Amino acid sequence: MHKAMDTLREYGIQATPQRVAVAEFVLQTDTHPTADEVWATVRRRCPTLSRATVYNTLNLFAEKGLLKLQPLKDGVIVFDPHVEPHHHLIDDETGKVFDVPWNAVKIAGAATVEGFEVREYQVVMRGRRRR
Amino acid sequence: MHKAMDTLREYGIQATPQRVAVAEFVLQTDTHPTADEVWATVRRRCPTLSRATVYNTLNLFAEKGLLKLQPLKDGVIVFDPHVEPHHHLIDDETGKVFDVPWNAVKIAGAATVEGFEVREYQVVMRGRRRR
DNA sequence: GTTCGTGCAAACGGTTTGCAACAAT
DNA sequence: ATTGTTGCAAACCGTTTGCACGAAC
Repeated sequence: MHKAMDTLREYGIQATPQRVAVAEFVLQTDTHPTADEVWATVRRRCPTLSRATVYNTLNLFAEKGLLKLQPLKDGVIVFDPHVEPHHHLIDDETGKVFDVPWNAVKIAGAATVEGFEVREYQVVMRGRRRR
Repeated sequence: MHKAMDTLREYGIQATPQRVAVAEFVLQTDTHPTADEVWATVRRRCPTLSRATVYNTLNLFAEKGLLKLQPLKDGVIVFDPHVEPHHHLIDDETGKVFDVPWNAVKIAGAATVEGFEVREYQVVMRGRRRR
């Protein structure tokens, strides 16, 4: 109980009703939502919630390390509560983003590019669902 | 000579002065420019060139396979004339995007994700220049 | 009472679209 | 004559910002 609230406190974020509502949705979803998708969803439970607060809240969460911004889609920012290293697969048809476990792919050489210190890397795959 | 013009014809694109000017820049650059950067650059040589034409032209080029859209940066679309498979490295400090040759990284498993037909994949690396 | 968070609306930046003029076929 | 291309401006969409109100410390 009060899981989202506890998480916020852990990360040094003042727990307001709006932030808790946003956290409750965004920290447990695997849909890689955009800010507007978060707004549309959370608003149903918390109708006074404004767009600005959602954007502020998501950016705050990202700063504090609860979320990661993933530039996976054209011109939009998607948020991912799964902050540990993993890969991504994007469905060409629907645009949906799926997580791929880190150990599903074996990589050699990505951490050592000449002249660079690579901080992180991931494989981005695109394709379509097999039916 | 007339290399850009020939390329456009090869791809079935009517060669107008504006399109040739855009092509001459965007097909030879390795800077992964945004549409506005293309506009700013090409405009110096072709001052009548409008933003709309640049956007239309780049989208046309992408449709026809001369360029690839790469969703590598937050909220912006960057264009890459290097359409063969390769990887990308983004400098954390400057945001600049660099190409990494395909064979610089060895990957196993990215082409075979359960339930998906992977059409393409690439490694996206982030880090900073070593000084 | 000062700080912080919220909601609203306006502003913003990148991109697309509608339309009239124009060039090419 | 028809089709396709351009430039301009307006519209659009996602996101950020300014500001006044209200809540929390």
